[in-house]
Amino acid sequence: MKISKKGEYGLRAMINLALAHELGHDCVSASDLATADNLPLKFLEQIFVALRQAGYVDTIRGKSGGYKLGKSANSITMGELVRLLDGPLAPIPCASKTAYEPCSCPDEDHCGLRMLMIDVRNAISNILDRYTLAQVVEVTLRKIRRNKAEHFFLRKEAPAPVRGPNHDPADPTQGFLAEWAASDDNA
Amino acid sequence: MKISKKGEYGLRAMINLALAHELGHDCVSASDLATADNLPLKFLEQIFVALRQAGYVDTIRGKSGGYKLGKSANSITMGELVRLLDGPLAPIPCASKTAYEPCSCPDEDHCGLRMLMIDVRNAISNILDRYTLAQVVEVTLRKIRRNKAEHFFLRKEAPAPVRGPNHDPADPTQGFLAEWAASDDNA
DNA sequence: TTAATTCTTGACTATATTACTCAACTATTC
DNA sequence: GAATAGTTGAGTAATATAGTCAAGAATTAA
Ligand code: FES
Ligand code: FES
Repeated sequence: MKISKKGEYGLRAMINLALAHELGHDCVSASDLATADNLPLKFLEQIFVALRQAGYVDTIRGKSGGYKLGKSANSITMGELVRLLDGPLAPIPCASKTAYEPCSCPDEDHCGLRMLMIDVRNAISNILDRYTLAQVVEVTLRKIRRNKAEHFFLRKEAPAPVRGPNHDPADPTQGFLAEWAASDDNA
Repeated sequence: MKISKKGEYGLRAMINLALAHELGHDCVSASDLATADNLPLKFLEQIFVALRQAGYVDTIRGKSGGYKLGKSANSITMGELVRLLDGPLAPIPCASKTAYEPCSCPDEDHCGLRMLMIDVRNAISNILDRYTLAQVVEVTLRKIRRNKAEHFFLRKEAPAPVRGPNHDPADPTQGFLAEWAASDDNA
C-alpha cells in the first residue's frame, strides 16, 4: 500500500508551497523548497514538471523566480494530487473508481478480495478526496503555531521536539482528522 | 497505493483455499488453485513458500497432496496477510504503526502529510485488521449462493454475469462492508 | 518397487519502476 | 550582459516485480 517517493516528495512540496504562500511567500524557488524539506533538487524539479502540466503550479523564470500555486489551495483536494503523482487510490485496479481495469479473476462479482478492496479504496477516498490542500495547510500551521515550532518559512527560535519513550507512530490523536476536529471553526 | 501482484495473488489464493476448505476440500493442490483463479502456477508456489514459513498454510506432499490452512480462518486477519505479502499498511513509513521508520522530513511532528497519512493508515487498518479470512469467505460464499453463481469448488451451472451500462466499479454497495452488514447474524 | 503426482529449492531472467543525476538550453532580472 | 532560475531530455544505477526453469524429495497407488 506504499505511495511512491515521487508522490511523497510532490505532496510534501505542494504542502510547503501552499504553506509558504499562506505566510506571504507567493513564489518559492525549487532550491528553497528542496532545502526546506530535505528533498533532492533535481528529482523535485522533475516532479514539478508534472504538477505544472496539470496546472497545479505556475512557473516564474529568471532571477527570484520559482513556483507558485496555479490554483487556490482550497480548490485542490489531496486525492487529486495523489492520483496525479502516484496513480489510482485503489489497491487493486478492479476496485478503482477513476481508473478501473479488470483483473484476472474469473468472476469479479463474487471476488472476496475485490469486495474488501472496494471498501479500502472508499475509506482512503473518504479522507483524501474530502480534504483540500488548504485544510492540510491550515491544520499544519495551527499545530506549528500552537507548539511554537520553527519552520523554514517562519523564522523563529524554538526548542527541538523531544519524543517520549512510548511513541506510537500511528497514534490517531496525532493524525490529521483529530487535529481538524479539534478546531472551533470546523466543529 | 497499489498492492503488489504477490499480495494480490497470495490473498486471492488464501481466500480460495479457505473457501475450498469451507466446501469440504481440505487440501487443494497449487495447480488446482492456479487454474481455479487464473494465477501463474510457478509464481504462486513461490508465494506459498512465504505463507508456509509464516505458518499460514501446511503442506501435504505426494499424490493428491497440496496446501491446507495452517491455522483456522477465523484466527487470520486480512491485515496480517497483507503485511506478510505486501509490507506495511501505511502509505509512508513514518505513518506506520508496525513498521515505523523516519522519513527525511525536518520536523515529523509538524508534517501535514504525515498527519494525513496516519489517518489513511488507520482507515485501512480499521478494515483489514478488523476482518478475518473466515469473514471474507463467509461473505463471498453468501453472495455466490444468493446469486447462484458458479465456482470452481462448487460445481453447478449458472448464467454468466451481465454487467449493466452504468457500472460503478467502486460502488460501496458492492463492497465487503455492505455485504457484511446485510447479514442477519452480524447486525 | 516403480511410476506418477505433488511440493521444494534455488537459480535464473526479463522487464519495469524508482529515484535519481547531468548537461545543454531558455527566460528573466538587475 | 552576467547572474539567477526554470526546462528539457537523456541517461543510469539500483531495486522490485513478475515471473520461469530444472533438479530433487516426499508420498501414494498400482
Ligand atoms: S481481485 Fe479483481 S476481481 Fe478478484
Ligand atoms: S512525510 Fe514523514 S514526517 Fe513528513
